[in-house]
Amino acid sequence: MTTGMGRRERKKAATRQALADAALRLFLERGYDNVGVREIADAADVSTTTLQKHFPSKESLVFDRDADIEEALIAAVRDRARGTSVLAALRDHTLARVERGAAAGGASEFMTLVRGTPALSEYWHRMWMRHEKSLSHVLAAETGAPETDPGCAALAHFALETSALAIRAEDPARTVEAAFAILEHGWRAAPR
Amino acid sequence: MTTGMGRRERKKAATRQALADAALRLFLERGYDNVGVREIADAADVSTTTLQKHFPSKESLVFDRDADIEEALIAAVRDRARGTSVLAALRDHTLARVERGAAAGGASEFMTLVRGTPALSEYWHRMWMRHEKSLSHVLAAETGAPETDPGCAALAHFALETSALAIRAEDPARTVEAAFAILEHGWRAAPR
DNA sequence: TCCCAAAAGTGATACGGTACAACTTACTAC
DNA sequence: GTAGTAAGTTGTACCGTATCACTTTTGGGA
Repeated sequence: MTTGMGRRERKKAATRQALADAALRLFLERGYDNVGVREIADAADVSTTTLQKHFPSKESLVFDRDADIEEALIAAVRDRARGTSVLAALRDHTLARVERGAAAGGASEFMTLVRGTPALSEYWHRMWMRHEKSLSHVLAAETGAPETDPGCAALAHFALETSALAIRAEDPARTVEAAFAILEHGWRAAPR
Repeated sequence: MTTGMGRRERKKAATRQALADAALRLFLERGYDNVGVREIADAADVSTTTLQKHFPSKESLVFDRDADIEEALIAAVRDRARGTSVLAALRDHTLARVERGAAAGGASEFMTLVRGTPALSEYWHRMWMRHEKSLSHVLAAETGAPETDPGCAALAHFALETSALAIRAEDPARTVEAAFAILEHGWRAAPR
């Protein structure tokens, strides 16, 4: 994965990785708020200025692979099976994410960290909701509604919000199902 | 309104008011990010420590009367006309808020300030969503569902989110109506 | 091959929001 | 009138972030 680059780019990637690794390790060990960025830079043996060149904020250190999460969301909609509605594809994807989080896999302590740190939860939420507009447009295209249809905007917003809602819920899977049940029925029945 | 208190309490309230007034004035004049808390404290002729005793964060300076907003929300649900569902009461209240904001009244520059400052928008959003759980319980009580019903939780979340959605929308009123149309129909039709 | 522009990294310094501790002032209640 | 309590002050420090001038590395063209 780091092949095909020159030495310069490899070193850059290595520095970035060292920073993200050190940050995650320290955060998991001692808690997000008890670790300073200067300390992380130290652990990765670079200056804080370098850290900032790679990561624009402390939060972004945790979501090093955030592009993956975003890509997965887009792909879930783009590559949905024929005959599957966008909404159904989103429901399945959300459900899969939520259930994967519930299974105490290796990513579980990561999830615990994010859930237990308001700054990280909010950062993740902003990241997630960045796709609200695109999703709204996809929904509009699917149903032949105008691109700025308020109903599509609302539906997109709610569908994405469901993730945030489920993560905090005591029964995430049932919450996802209940939320999408409302949205799917409401979407069919609501006048347009 | 400041009667019936001793001098001490009156002075405290006056200090608080002076701080909030100075803050709002400076924010409107020069923008939220271009005014420092030390400067606000100076304008109100108190120390920054005193400012912090009254307002735990810079954002809270802007929402001095936040209790009013919250009270209005609770009242809209509590004092709804007989025969009106909680959801309908919320829709009307949200619509009223949104339309009042659109009318270029005296509160308009305030709204512009909040809308144009991410830190303030987010603060307001958190404030607003604080009632998610209470609302969920009210909805459960109304429909006889168990208090922790995921459907009620989702509905409460979505209903409150609608405000945040509408504020940014190009046609807030239509957005509120479209959003609640989905929720009302979905709520009736969804299996429980 | 050499050289240079670009890119990565460094160190110092500063700023704004927040936190805290020790202290002084002013008011209320007894 | 006095004693206790709450408001307010001063100073200092921490953290995340921003910026600047500077050095080192390195890739690609002359």
